[in-house]
Amino acid sequence: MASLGELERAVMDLLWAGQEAATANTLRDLLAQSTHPQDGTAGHVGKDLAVTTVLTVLSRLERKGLVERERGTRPHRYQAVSSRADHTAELMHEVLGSAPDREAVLARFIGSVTDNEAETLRKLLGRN
Amino acid sequence: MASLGELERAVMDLLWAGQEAATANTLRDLLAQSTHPQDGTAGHVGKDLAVTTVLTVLSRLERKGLVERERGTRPHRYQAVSSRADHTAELMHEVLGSAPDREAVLARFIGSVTDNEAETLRKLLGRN
DNA sequence: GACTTACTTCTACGCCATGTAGAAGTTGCT
DNA sequence: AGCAACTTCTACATGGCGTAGAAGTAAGTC
Repeated sequence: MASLGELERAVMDLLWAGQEAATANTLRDLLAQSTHPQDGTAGHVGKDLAVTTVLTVLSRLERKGLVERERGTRPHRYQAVSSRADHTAELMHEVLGSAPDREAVLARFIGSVTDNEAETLRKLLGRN
Repeated sequence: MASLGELERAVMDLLWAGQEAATANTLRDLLAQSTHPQDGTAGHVGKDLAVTTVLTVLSRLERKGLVERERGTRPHRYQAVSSRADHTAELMHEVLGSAPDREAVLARFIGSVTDNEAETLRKLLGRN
């Protein structure tokens, strides 16, 4: 169960970007202002959502194990369970894992990686 | 647009497994017999589907660009556009691509790869 | 302690992907 | 022309996701 919806992803991006736990209201405001800089749609202004909408999404993300909430504080505070890098890497493993021919997949994968990234990978793997 | 449904995946698995293009009827029969060996559910016997069901799925897979059909022959023959390894590798790139911190992701990714696979990767990358 | 206010949970609805398949249309053979 | 095989159209159920109002709960105020 990997994929996220558009809004779910937007929320996760905010949680991943900010280092602190955030409240639903904060997130709502951020969503309203944010201009989604990383997607191609420059100038795409975030929508004005109801707080309950954000809360619903957060609940679903919690159910999926992507988000944790502190129930102690009065406005509950939400934070991502793992970093975006961790999560993405996990996703990649998920995708890879469903293949019986892992080696072949890896071959294709690194075959279409940029030179820079290949270099990075070499460093990360240690020169043996 | 990456994810496949369960039946869609089953069909793709058959198309990827067989080297020849297959007809909807063939696939229907294979789906009925197959015991889905790769998923954990041992003994899970495939379902008896209507041919139209298989055709619908094939059409959708065609629309997604995963499947090609020969319209010339009378029972159309279907085949996967790319190999499973290619497709999976592409998926991995898709997942990776949506991240602004690709290097970090790669670090986490190879951090949780088996020793064997790390070895494979080293070989594939060449020691530069 | 009742009231108000902020916050959370419940319930709900529309949309779209997917599984599933019958009905209707098409093509080729006899 | 008529039948049989095959394809396309249409359709319905289910479930995830975006979206949010209604209802419930807690916390501070008078």
